[in-house]
Amino acid sequence: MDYYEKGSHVVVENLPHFNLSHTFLCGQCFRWDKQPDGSFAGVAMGRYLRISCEGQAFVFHNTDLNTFLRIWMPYFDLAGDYGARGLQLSVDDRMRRAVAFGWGIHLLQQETFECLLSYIISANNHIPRIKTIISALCTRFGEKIIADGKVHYTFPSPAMLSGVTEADLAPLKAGYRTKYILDAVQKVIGSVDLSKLKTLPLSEAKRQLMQIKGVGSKVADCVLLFGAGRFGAFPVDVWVGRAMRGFYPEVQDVQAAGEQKFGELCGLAQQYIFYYAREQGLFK
DNA sequence: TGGCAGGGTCATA
DNA sequence: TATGACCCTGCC
Repeated sequence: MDYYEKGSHVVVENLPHFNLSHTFLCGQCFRWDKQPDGSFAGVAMGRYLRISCEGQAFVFHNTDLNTFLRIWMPYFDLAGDYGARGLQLSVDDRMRRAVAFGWGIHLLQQETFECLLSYIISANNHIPRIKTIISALCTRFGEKIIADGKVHYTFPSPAMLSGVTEADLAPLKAGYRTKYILDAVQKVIGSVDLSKLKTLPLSEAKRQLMQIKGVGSKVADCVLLFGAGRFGAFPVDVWVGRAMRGFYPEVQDVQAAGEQKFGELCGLAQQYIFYYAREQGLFK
C-alpha cells in the first residue's frame, strides 16, 4: 500500500484486495451510502468521510494525512492482508465461491458502542427500518457536521445518551427495542466496560455483552466482530444458518462448525458467507 | 388493501 | 429445550 496527501485529500494506491461496494454493502455497517457519482459517504469515528475509487487508486476526501493514518487506516483495516486471508478461508469449492463473490471486503473496525446499539436495533427487523431508526437516533442525539454541502450527524456517545428516557426515544419508533437501548446505555456507563472487549477471552467478552437486555448470542458476536476487532467471533443469523446447512448438510451445530472450520478467521468467513447467501438468495 | 416477514431475544412452561 | 409474542413498516 502507498499513500500521499494531495490538496485536501489522501490518495491510496496498491490496495489490490479492497473493494468499496463489497465492503460497504456486505451488511456489516448501516451508515455508509452510495452517492450518485459512485463514491461512498458516511459518518464514523465522529467524522464525515467520502471515499471514491479512481482507476487503481482510492481517494479519501476532506481528510489530512494525519487523520488518515490515525483514524481511517485502522478503521478500514488497510494493513490487513485480505489476499492471504481469503486464500486461507478458501478451504473448499463452496468457500472459494463465497470468497470470490465478496472479493475486496474489508472488515471495518467500527466503534463498539455504535455497533452495540445498531445490532440491538437490528434484531427481528428489516434493513431499511434499521437504518431509519439509527439515522433518527443520530439526528436527535448526535453532533451536527456540515460537509459536502450537507448536514450529517455523528453517532451519539454513551455520555450524550446518559440522561435520555423512554419518552425521549419514542420518536425513533424502535418499538420494544427502546428499553433495550436504555439498558445498554445504562450498563455501558456502569457495569459493562466496552474497552475490555478487545482483550478479554472471547467467551468472557460475550458473557459480558449478554448481560445487556436485547443482546443475545448473535448480537453479541456481531458487536465483537464488527465493533471490537474479534475475528474469532462467528455470528449466526438466519442467512448464515441457511448457507452453512446448505454448504455442509452434515453439520448439527452451525456456530461450532464455523469456529472449528475457519478458526481465528471465522468472523471473516461468516461475512463472506452472509454476503454470498444474502445477495444470491441461497437456500431460501 | 391486508397480511406477512424481517440481520433475534425474552419470557414462560 | 421449545414455543409464542413482540414494535413497526416495507413490500407483495
